[in-house]
Amino acid sequence: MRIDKGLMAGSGTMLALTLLESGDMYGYQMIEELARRSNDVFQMQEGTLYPILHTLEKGGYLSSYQRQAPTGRTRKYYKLTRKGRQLLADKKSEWERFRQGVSDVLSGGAEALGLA
Amino acid sequence: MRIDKGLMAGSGTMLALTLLESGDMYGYQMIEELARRSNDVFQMQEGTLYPILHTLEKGGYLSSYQRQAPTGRTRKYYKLTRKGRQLLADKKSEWERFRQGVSDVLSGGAEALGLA
DNA sequence: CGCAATACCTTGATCTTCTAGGTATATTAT
DNA sequence: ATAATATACCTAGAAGATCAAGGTATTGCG
Repeated sequence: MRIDKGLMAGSGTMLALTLLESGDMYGYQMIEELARRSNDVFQMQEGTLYPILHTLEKGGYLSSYQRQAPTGRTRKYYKLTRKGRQLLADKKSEWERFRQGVSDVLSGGAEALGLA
Repeated sequence: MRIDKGLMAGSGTMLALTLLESGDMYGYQMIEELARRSNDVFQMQEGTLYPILHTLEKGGYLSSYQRQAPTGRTRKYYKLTRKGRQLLADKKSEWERFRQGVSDVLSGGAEALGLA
């Protein structure tokens, strides 16, 4: 990642799930798509993504299937399950709480906004 | 933390430095202040904060001094150094890039906003 | 043929947080 | 007075996530 490793910790799963929200994808594609959508802020490593995908599949949050690419190479596509969509919703909700919390602290606290 | 440990990873240092931006504080106070400003979203553990403070001081980002509280207890106050202010600026900048990146990915990519 | 890109994977190091302790003083309740 | 709680500092080891660096195999290109 170009972004500090620490900051990335914890959002990898949410980002992977988010990508699959817009359609089935294979791992290699997800890394490229993540870079594209984030304007190259996120350059996830394969060593980060593949273990995430395996863990999610084991947990029943994703299913997978093989598909032959026009080029002949075999690709392993991942698909969100219903359970995966729920997990994504939870992760997004937690992200928003976190983001708001950081925002509040950076601005000096919620009361600085007249909320207290 | 109430927030997932993973999400917190990497922002602890920024949050600690941010608190000291508004004045010298001692560790125990920083934990309470962080909870207050974030509406209890951040409940940093002592085992998280103290090592952060020690590392920052060793690196020259903070200085410290002892002060007697009216109650009689001794408190160890931390103060931002110039180097610490610079680190904070860098951390904030990186946070903003990260936050924007996540926002872009969640919304389907920058081009979804008409930026591409 | 050799090299880069595609496409998958794993192991071990590193970093950060948390858990769960420990020490000591001051305040409050019994 | 004594016990319990709050204040205030600290550390060691476990757990979780990412990354670096490797490996395998196929395809396309010069």
